[in-house]
Amino acid sequence: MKIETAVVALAALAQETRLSIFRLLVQAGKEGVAAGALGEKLGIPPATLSFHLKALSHAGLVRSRTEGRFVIYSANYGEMDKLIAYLTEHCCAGDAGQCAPVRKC
Amino acid sequence: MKIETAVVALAALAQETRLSIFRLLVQAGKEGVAAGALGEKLGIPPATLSFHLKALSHAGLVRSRTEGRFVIYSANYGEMDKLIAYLTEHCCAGDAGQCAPVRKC
DNA sequence: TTAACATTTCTATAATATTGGAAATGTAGA
DNA sequence: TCTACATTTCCAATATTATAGAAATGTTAA
Repeated sequence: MKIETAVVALAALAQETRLSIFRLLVQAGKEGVAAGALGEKLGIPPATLSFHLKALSHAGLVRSRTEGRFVIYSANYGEMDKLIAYLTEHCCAGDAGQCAPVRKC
Repeated sequence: MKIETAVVALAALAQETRLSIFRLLVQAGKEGVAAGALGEKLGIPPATLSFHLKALSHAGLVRSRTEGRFVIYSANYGEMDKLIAYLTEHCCAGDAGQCAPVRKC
């Protein structure tokens, strides 16, 4: 992963509204949640929600698909795992005993 | 972990200079690296480096200790792991088969 | 086609973050 | 104490981000 990619992803998560959205989607699983349902659960006005979903999409952390007139968002677990791997890469000065294997979701 | 804590940590990492510093410290291990050595390795002027180290410290992602006239910074692996655990918490809608255990560094 | 609904884009305002030179602070050895 | 060095604080200019109302776009069902 390039550092620019990681910074974009981290910046996307470094905001309370977006972090809430992302965690909700992580917990929701592959099927995902419609934009409107997200806004309702989290109490976010449509324009604001759309702004934040765009940031998360642009960062590659969420995916969207259209179903009828709903747009359904879901977490991109692969990208999350890559980000975590990037953060912890070559950690602990090679003192491997301290590091459990990287998680995979 | 509270969401505010996670946002502060993620914001600290969501900046190229700080992410470089943090990753360098993660890879350096427990002993850490002096501020000056960090600045030299990464080509960052003292004032800028100090500004960013403060953000990382405030976020709890790095620790510092004074040795003589050097200030030595090191990664706080525990806080990093907590952040990762927060991101991945209750993931995949309980479809536990998909999720390896959380890493521990 | 028309009405109802879901979502996004447009827009302006307000708030926050980044940069690095210069000066200040703190420490150690002679 | 004096000097050299390591690091931090101060500061002002510049750039980036968040918010949400209103309007626009796209979709479905009748």
